[in-house]
Amino acid sequence: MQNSEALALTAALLAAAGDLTQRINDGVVARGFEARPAYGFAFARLAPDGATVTDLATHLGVTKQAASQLVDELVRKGFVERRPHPGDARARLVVLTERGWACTRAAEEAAAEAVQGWVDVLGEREVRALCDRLVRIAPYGRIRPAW
Amino acid sequence: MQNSEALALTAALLAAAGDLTQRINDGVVARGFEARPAYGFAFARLAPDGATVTDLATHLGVTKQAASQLVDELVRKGFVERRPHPGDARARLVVLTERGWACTRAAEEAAAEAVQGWVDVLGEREVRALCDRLVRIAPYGRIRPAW
DNA sequence: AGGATTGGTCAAGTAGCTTGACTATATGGC
DNA sequence: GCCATATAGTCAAGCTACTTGACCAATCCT
Repeated sequence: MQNSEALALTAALLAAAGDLTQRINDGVVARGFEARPAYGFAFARLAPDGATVTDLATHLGVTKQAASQLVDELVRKGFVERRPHPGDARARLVVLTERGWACTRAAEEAAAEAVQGWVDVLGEREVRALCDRLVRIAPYGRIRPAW
Repeated sequence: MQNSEALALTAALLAAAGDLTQRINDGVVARGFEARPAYGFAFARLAPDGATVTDLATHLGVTKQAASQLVDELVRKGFVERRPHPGDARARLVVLTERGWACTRAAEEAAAEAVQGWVDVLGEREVRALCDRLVRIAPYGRIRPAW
């Protein structure tokens, strides 16, 4: 594989990721939520049973201060609330509100819609193969693209 | 394909793109260039024959002011220079200096190195297939992931 | 020729992150 | 049981890379 191809691959990855991210966010906004892309990835971590600020920070690849600010923002908009942590008095458990769940579902719908465009081009099998390979490459990488 | 899978795919794409981007940048820095990830994508546009600030802005998906600031930065670091545009007295052609070319080659090497890690895991055939599919999906999308 | 468009820069404002400093709770060695 | 150390979280300040807005000069269109 030539050197220049590797850069092109990177560019394609970034373009694909950016495109998808923006489509999802547009879809969420179109469904009436005042959101930005980071929300969806935060929700993905918070969804099952909530998480601490530090967990969230690790998941998003930012400092815990930044994660805390994001949580402030989400609280202000009514998507999550901070509760005392059952097993640790220092920590606080951040959990989704009903509105937060609604926004999460909207994000998933929008994501499915955006990916559908790819399925139309490549077919479901190919998209799934793509997905599998990506997961094998970057199983637990930080979400944040960062440049 | 389920809705939640679509979000996971997006996350995997972002993680892969972010991982690759950071590895490339680390590689470039290790080769002695004071660079940030945006440089590589700028160089990709400037490399053949140079480009105007507006071209660059379109390619990177930012305002022309932002692109102009990036060019300022690149000039200050000696990677590019602004020349009068041969066919348009308003425009200026931004071209790579010798140092700029050296940094471009470093970026391509680093990219190849980073992708090699993927080849080791998936095999060359699979990586190439991945690449082809990505290009079919996002042929000329903006580079900038933006969140 | 002259209004509208385009390429570029200057200036100011800002979102979203960072680093640094601090408090409160928890943990582990002795 | 105590103290040193580590961890969860917040507050405050600073900074980077972007944005919007205003503007000038050259070009295009009719």
